[in-house]
Amino acid sequence: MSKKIRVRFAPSPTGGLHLGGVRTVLYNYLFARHYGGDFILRIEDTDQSRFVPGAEKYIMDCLAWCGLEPDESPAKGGAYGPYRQSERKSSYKQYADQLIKDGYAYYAFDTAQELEAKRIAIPNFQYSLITRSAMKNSLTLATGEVEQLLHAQTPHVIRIKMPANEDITFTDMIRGEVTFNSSQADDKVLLKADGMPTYHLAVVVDDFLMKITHAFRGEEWLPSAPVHILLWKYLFGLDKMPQWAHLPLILKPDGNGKLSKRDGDRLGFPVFAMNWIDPRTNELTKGFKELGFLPEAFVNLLAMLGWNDGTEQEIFSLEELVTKFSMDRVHKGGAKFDYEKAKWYNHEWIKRMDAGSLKSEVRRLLQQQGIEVNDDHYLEKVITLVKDRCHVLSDFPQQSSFLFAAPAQYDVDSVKPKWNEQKQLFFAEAIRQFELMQQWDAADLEKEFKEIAAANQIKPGDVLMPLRVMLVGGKFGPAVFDIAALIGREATIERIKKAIKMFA
RNA sequence: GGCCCGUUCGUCUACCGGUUAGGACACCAGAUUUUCAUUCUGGUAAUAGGGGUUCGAUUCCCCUACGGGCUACCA
Repeated sequence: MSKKIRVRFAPSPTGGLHLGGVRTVLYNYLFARHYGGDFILRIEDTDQSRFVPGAEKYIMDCLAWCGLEPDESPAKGGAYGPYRQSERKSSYKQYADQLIKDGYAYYAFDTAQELEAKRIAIPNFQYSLITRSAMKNSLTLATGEVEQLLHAQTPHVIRIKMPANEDITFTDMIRGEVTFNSSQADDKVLLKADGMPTYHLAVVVDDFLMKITHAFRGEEWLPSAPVHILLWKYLFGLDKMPQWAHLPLILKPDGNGKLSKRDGDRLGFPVFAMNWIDPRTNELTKGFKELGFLPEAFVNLLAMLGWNDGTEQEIFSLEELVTKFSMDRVHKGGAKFDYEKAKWYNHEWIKRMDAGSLKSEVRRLLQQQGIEVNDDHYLEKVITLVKDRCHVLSDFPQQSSFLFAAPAQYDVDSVKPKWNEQKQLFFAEAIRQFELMQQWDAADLEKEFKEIAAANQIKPGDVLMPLRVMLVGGKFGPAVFDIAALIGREATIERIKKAIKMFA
């Protein structure tokens, strides 16, 4: 008779989706799928001032890229909509009013200036059970005066009235029992002067109305958990409260602290899932996708940053993660992000992918470099030949451009000093023999090449490097004869002829 | 400052009272590849400190240190 599991991810559309955010979604998703539950996406956009146009769509795009499609979302809808907090505005006030009626909350009329003055006058000022008696609120003002202020539509907020010296305990799925004392917490604003709820009220009300059973969020939310617990207790009953899981943070690779988007620029790696251009500043923050990461690898590496299955396996597909995910193996401590290891995951995934599934993305990247690919079959052969050498997808153009067109530049310096007439004659002979060859494959080519070398009393090693530079343009790339075999007899001979002139 | 959370190689981590403390990334060395990369083999490298509990603590408890988070009419 256990009720269906419903897990929600509730981002605020204020910018790009960073690593920590994606990992939170991922664990939400894995947990929901593991138990056959629903994964819900709710947008928390109650703060108009921080709302960034386009951010919601961006979040959806990132989830789609990662393969983490929600069952219910603003775009898709669902039985518990709307899925945007700004569209649920009307439902929050009644709960705030209910709290006031029951004596768990109160009106506060203090202006921003008055609060600011307090903060300056009193160090570490908190609006709490010890200071609220000196403030302008419905606890200190006469009933008539409060009514008058409300009637005059004086700007006001509704604050929770934290009880004195009450231990608030709850069981976190990751951390076990966590206890706070209510006296330590301040009287958080629940309903803002503009009528919008704060996160604290909204998250509780929405989770209740959407029948959420499990809630995952970052560890930075742990200190505000007691407020949420109290709201659940006052409003809906603790028995209906979702189970909480506070995920450890993803830290900067150097030094300490939470990983931020600045760190990416500073240390040269992406921190967002996909490129994000802030419409207000036009500032671009690079994404894993655009830097050549496979979504499979991205999901894999994020999953392992704070979880493992207890074996030594490190490469997991999303399906595998779903079946093997378990809450009790999620770590408590934060993890520093290591870009080198991230690239290793991607390399592993590229090696594992077959050429066919890499095709469209590689074609796109080649296109960006001005290389049009028409022959699908040829492209697959190219990918098969070079994929083991690519750590990110964007390595492909560099590793394979010479397989589509003659090199634009030649590393002449590494050949010319040792170039002589004997070598020139050798290549002239090689061209003649190549033209006569019956078969054109790597093995035959190598055999033929070595025979010509022997006949000309030249060491194969002395002409192998020149041949490579002739075909590739530089000292890199896969085995030379594989390259010659792939680009074909005509192109091979043509490139040799062209290069001979250059080396002379 | 207060409150909360955390602490195993440089990094990600395994061990859930008894192990020569294992793996991966990175690094170093060797082999393969007549290029570069890949690949393979090997190596360096860790339980923050102090008290308990216990026959025995990386593991359980306490204290200290260190790190992190929160302390908005932001989420």
